[in-house]
Amino acid sequence: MKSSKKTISESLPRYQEIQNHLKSQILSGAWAPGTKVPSEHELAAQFDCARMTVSKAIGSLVEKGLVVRRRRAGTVVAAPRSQETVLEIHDIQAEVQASGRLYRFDIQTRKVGKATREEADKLGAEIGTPVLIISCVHWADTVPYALEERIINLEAVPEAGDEMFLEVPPGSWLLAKIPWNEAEHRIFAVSADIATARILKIRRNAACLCIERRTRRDVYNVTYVRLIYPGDQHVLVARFQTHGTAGR
Amino acid sequence: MKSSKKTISESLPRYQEIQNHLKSQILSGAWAPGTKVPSEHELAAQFDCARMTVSKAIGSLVEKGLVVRRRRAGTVVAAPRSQETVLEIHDIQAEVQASGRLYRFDIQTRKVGKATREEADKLGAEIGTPVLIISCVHWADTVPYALEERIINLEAVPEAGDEMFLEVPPGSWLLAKIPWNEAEHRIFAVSADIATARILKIRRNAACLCIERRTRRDVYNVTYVRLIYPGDQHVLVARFQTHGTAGR
DNA sequence: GCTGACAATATGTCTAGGCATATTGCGCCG
DNA sequence: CGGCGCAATATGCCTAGACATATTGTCAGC
Repeated sequence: MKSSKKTISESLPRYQEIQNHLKSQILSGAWAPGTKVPSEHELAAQFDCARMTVSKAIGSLVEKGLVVRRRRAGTVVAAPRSQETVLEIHDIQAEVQASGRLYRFDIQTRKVGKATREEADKLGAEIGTPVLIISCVHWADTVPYALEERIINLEAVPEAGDEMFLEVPPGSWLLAKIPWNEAEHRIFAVSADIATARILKIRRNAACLCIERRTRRDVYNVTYVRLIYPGDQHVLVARFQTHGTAGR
Repeated sequence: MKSSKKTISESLPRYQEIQNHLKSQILSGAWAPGTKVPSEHELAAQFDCARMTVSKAIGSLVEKGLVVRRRRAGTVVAAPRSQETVLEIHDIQAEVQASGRLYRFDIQTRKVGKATREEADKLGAEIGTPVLIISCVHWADTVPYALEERIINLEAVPEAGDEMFLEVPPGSWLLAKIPWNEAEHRIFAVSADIATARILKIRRNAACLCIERRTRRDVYNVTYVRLIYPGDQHVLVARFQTHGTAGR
């Protein structure tokens, strides 16, 4: 049997064949959540391969959250996750340039200081933490694209204190500089207040999309940013697949 | 050496130990993107285990998008993905009830017909496709929570045509009934028009968060829904982790 | 100096076992 | 009849090899 491997068809590793088989059963709904998946031994016999190969196939499904494995209890089809969506939020500069427009940004204010109560709260740090507070406007051609208000934790990124952000906007600078591993977004609609409306050149009370993001690196909160996109122009697009593409 | 396994410490499988080691190097920035990871053989020697074990550890990192493997070229640290965020959009009923309020919903209009140009467009189907069009209001206690406008493709879900949605709101009904595998969201801010304002009991032009979602099942677009959440009350929360938690 | 052939290398996949461990179900005993 | 303990089971983790395949570097020949 060792040499009969190649005869099956072409390419497509064995473990993926098994994986696809299982996946299709689950995706098609034939195996409802809670259904017991055949044991590794059974599958190994069925697909005529070593148990390890089956195990690898299932292990991957576990990582994708499709099934749950418990010793002795066996493998069961997982309950579908509460709707999780993959949202891509790109770098603003890239976003603007991708749409073929000229990107530019203005630093409006830049201040080094110690975090007030409110700022500490937003950032998720202690009051008095040294911070850099920046407000800046992003432009697409001659149209204001977004208003950014940012708090940078200088304990986490001391070198930001010396950076004037003349060339690179703070967001891109940080992204390139600081590896981070966790971010939390809050997305909601706000009405533009007078100051915002003036800066973004929109009507007062116009609906704006507001994205607040707090970025963590290990235990530190690195930065808090609040992006206000004018009007109903800006659209966040999110795609979602329950279980990834069949082919992977 | 086979029996010395247990002496290391306690629990924590070998492959995960290796994985964590690699992960921490990458997350800490010690290994910048593009850095070559030691070969499987080296790691196997270093951690004193079989190459397969190392392979499993790395394989998992590949699935997480942390590294890229190429034959002969070896394994290299991957470039960080463009910011991808996991957004959880829950079932409205569950969402309201989770906040401890009483959930209720009203069907405002319900109409079976053939898709007009505009409706077909929204749904992503052909003009003339049989559809069920529903508009409904979701309540939290006595406050309007969201306005839902939905188009259901009756070709994909014929049984929806007979459903009156007296007990279960269309969203939950569909979610339970139809397994789906792809969804696309568009999230933006809108100003409430007069009709919307009246229904949601808010000021005209008040900022609202609008979520449009198109749900696919295989080749069919199952449903299109547009949810309008009043004011700046509703907040979408998205969390994100670049590389998963260290422990898992 | 360029190119093609070949060897070295690193991963990709797989095998056929092994022991470890959590869980479950069942049978025995009080 | 109820609770406890044990054996069977299924996964979890691992090994030490094997062959396959892609890629790269090198070297010889033109």
